[in-house]
Amino acid sequence: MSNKYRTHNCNELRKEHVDSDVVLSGWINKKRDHGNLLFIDLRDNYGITQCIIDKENLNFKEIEKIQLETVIRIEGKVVNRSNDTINNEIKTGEVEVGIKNFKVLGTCKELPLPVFSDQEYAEDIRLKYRFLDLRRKKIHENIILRSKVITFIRNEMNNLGFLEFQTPILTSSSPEGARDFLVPSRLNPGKFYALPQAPQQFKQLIMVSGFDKYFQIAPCFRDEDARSDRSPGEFYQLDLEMSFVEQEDVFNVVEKLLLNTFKKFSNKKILFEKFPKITYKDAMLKYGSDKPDLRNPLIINDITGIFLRDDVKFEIFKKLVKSGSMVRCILTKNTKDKPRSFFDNIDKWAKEQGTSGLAYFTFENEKELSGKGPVGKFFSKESLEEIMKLTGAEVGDSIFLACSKQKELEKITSLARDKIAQDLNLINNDVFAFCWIVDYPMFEIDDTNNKIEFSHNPFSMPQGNLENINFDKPLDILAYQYDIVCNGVELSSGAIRNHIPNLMYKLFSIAGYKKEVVDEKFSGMINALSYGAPPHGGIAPGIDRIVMLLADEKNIREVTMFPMNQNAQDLMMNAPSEVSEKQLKELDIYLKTKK
RNA sequence: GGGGGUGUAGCUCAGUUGGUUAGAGCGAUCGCCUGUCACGCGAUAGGUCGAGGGUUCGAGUCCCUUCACUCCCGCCA
Repeated sequence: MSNKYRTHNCNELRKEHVDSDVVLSGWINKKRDHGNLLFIDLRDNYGITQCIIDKENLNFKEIEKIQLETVIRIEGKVVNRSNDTINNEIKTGEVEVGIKNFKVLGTCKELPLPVFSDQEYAEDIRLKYRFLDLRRKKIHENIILRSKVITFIRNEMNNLGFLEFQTPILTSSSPEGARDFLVPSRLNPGKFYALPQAPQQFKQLIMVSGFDKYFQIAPCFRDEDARSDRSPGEFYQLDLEMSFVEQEDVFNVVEKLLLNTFKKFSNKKILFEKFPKITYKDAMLKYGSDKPDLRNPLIINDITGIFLRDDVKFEIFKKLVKSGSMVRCILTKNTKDKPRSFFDNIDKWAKEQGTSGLAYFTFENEKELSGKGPVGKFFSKESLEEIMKLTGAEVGDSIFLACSKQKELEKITSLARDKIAQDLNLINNDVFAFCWIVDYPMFEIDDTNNKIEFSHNPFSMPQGNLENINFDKPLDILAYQYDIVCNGVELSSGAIRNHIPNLMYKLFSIAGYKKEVVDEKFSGMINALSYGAPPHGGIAPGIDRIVMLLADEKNIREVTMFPMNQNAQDLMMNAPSEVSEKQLKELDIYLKTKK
């Protein structure tokens, strides 16, 4: 490509171009002004080319004064660099362009943040001037990576026989799940559309419509609070759904897709080529979480039984256990020589998390087996042997103990598992550890009001032979519901769907929804399922999180082009914003709070 | 809604026990410099110490209130 702005881009010129006349356009990345000799690093999307001019040139005085990040067009001749001035850091480093003529194409004011710098900047400035921030090397490359990953995934899905369809953005509000973003309808005063939290019902309807395999890089909207791995407002999923499949069929497709993607875009080793399957129940016990980081070798054990023994004198825990608490522990290998401060810091940290802290001791065998540390003396030799049997502990290992009710216990042991592994430097950052979490319960109980609720997706198929499901014990019903986790990040969530209307009504009734309510709120779905619905299932991996892992970033905004801040504001575009009285009137909306 | 962290020059930060006129690097402006690639050297400008209140002879520093950003909990079927 050659036009009035450029004959080459800023990453193209090599030795073979020496002596040719070229035109380059780009941003002034950096100037090095020697007074009578000036170097300009010209940058575009593709790379950097060093351009040079000296005082013999009539343009010298003028070009010397130009601000960094000004866009200029340069005419010049490609010249060789002498051996001692070759720059191997850049692709064009063997040559440079001797400037003959130049023109300013876009002027630049004094910069609110430097583009040429690896420093980190306050988030609000970066977001307000995102167009400048995006010029910076690391994030520029992240966004390009994101584009390439999406293209790759799209190709893979096409090759696997999936068809890409768009689904509506303006749809109806649904009672389950996250808060909806609402859009008022002008033509239907008093009524609202909702932005889709995910194309869940639509993708099932696509299956009912007979399309067999669907995918979409789908925008999803949820009005919930942000986290470092969770954008407020909107994010993207690789939404996919397949007809006439069992759970394993979905697993095979997604495992292959993720393996191919992660191998192509990262050099990190994949720890398990065949993703291990962990039941939800096991995950909550062994890792305290349904998104365990399997790079972390620490395992949680339940040793509640120990505290029923008469030869254990740890009265605080024993009393709590009698009133229904449990005791779980984390074992650290060969930590007998760690300083007291190591243990106390972890206990202190646990207290800062709002818990009663972590007790600990080390297994010792001086004269005979004993527990060393503040609570070690409470355990008899026999009880220590029993603990060693239960946990696989050996002399020289230490053990951290937490005692609490189940939910709180899971939370603190999960956090402690991460914290201890970090302190002991046990996590290998050069690997990806995938796993499936399977056998989610269909329902869970809400502590605050003792109400039975869907634990994940109300459209999931319960496990077991339909005649044998015991609906009287809803908390025991498992679902064909699964998650993929990688390095402790929840990557996707999916299920084999319930395509049987009567079973759907039954499950909704357990969660407290009458048939009429289901008919009204899920009319499209439930109606469609009554007209010959195929068995089907799918999953929806989060695109942003996949790219975040591939780019080795800890924050999702580093792989999002124009993210909102934590308060769901776009500081560059000033969204959300107030609207005119006229707009509100047309929508039949009256604001309660007025200035 | 709750908890933690941060807030000092355009940017990144330092600022001791409360004590004189609040500093550095980068950037900006001006000058010198013909082989740099984080060029070098010299000078100048640039501050509501997030905001408000309080304690004190004296507050960037201590106390209270508040705001912004961020991390976490809740929330995210």
